[in-house]
Amino acid sequence: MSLDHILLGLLREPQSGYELKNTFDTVFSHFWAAEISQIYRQLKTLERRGLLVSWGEPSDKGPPRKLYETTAEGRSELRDWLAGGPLFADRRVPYLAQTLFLEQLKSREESVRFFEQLREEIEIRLKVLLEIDAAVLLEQEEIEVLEDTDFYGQLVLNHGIHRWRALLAWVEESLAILRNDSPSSEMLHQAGDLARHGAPDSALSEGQPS
Amino acid sequence: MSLDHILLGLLREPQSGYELKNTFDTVFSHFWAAEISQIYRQLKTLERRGLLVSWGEPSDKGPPRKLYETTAEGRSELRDWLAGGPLFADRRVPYLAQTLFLEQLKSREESVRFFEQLREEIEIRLKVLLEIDAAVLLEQEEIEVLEDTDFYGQLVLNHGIHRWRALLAWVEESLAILRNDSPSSEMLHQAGDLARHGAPDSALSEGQPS
DNA sequence: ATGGTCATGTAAATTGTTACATGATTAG
DNA sequence: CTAATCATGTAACAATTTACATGACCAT
Repeated sequence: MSLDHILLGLLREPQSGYELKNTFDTVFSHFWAAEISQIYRQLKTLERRGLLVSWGEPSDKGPPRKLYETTAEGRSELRDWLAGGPLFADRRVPYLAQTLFLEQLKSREESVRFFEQLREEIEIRLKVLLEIDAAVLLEQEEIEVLEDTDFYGQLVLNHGIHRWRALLAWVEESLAILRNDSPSSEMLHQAGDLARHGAPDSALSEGQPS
Repeated sequence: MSLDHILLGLLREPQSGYELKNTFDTVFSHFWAAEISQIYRQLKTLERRGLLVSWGEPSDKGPPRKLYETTAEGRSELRDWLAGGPLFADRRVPYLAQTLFLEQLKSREESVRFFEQLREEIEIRLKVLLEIDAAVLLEQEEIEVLEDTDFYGQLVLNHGIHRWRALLAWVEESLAILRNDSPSSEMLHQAGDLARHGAPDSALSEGQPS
């Protein structure tokens, strides 16, 4: 399971379950979600398997914290996971299933609205990443060589920017086709060509209003 | 749950659980996975809830088939799902978590290998979609106006092409940076700019060999 | 005192995966 | 007769989500 390995990776530095939850809600939120209850349970399982150790520590506010840290076996398990090569598990994309069934609404307008909502969502996500990117750029303005941690973090950030830009391009393209009602196969494949060879510039997007 | 709604969408035409499984393994395989055992279970639940009806029918080969079809309530449920706007649920991307922890391997070579494996996987996926696209194009060569079903299917196909191309671009970019060892923040942000404004042409990809 | 954040967890329900069981019909 | 495909499902387990329970400490 990937969550286990993520916990092993994060717990190179001792942390509590509560802190881990914050990490998931901030840095990891763009590519991994985890509930606090699941984190607590998984931490216990990993400790039982000897991949983590834990100890209590008093807290400034609230009840005592319980810190976890990766053991040697845990680190070895993590290495195996990474050495096993990249894992794809994002085999469930609801909005694509919805797109396929849009036809059953029998209303071109509702389909257009669907894609407009999609565009809004994507724009928000892209904007968030671009802001983080800008902030990181400011922070690092004077630094010459990056810490490895930051370096891979920047790669992940770049991934998100690529991803949402591509999705946005797809939505714009789809909207342009949708608005030009009674679409012909010619139009679709014109669009397909853009996907295949890359747009010279956004010739299709924002064409004619509905 | 999305699987429920996908079943409701597919069962506008009566089908058996076995047939549905084939649909998931072929057309849906690029964005949705479902096990046959789960399909059978969910069909029962949906029938119990009155969103589907079923009846037996003799089969040419093997045991009798059990066909399901969406009821009026089922169709209404589907409409609500679509009207609720696009759903994002792909919040688990293992290879990005792995990328963040690559730093712990402390071996630039292993990181490069990781990205090369990633590239191979992506190239396979992209190739498959391009082949489907080419086949669809051939099939539709003489047809003027598309059926709505095929139309939305083509949009979903375009999505995949956009998606994998963008991911491939990210991998190439990351590889170029990785191979240029001891990366500076300057290099990373050069790459970031490409992501932000779009590459003029693949100036970065396939730079210097390892 | 009321609500927010800190901090721990358990329990139940749902969803997803893997393994197993059964039996008919057809092609080699 | 053997394997593949057709076709149904159950059982057990694993992963995830949602709801609930508890209590300290801090600011208004």
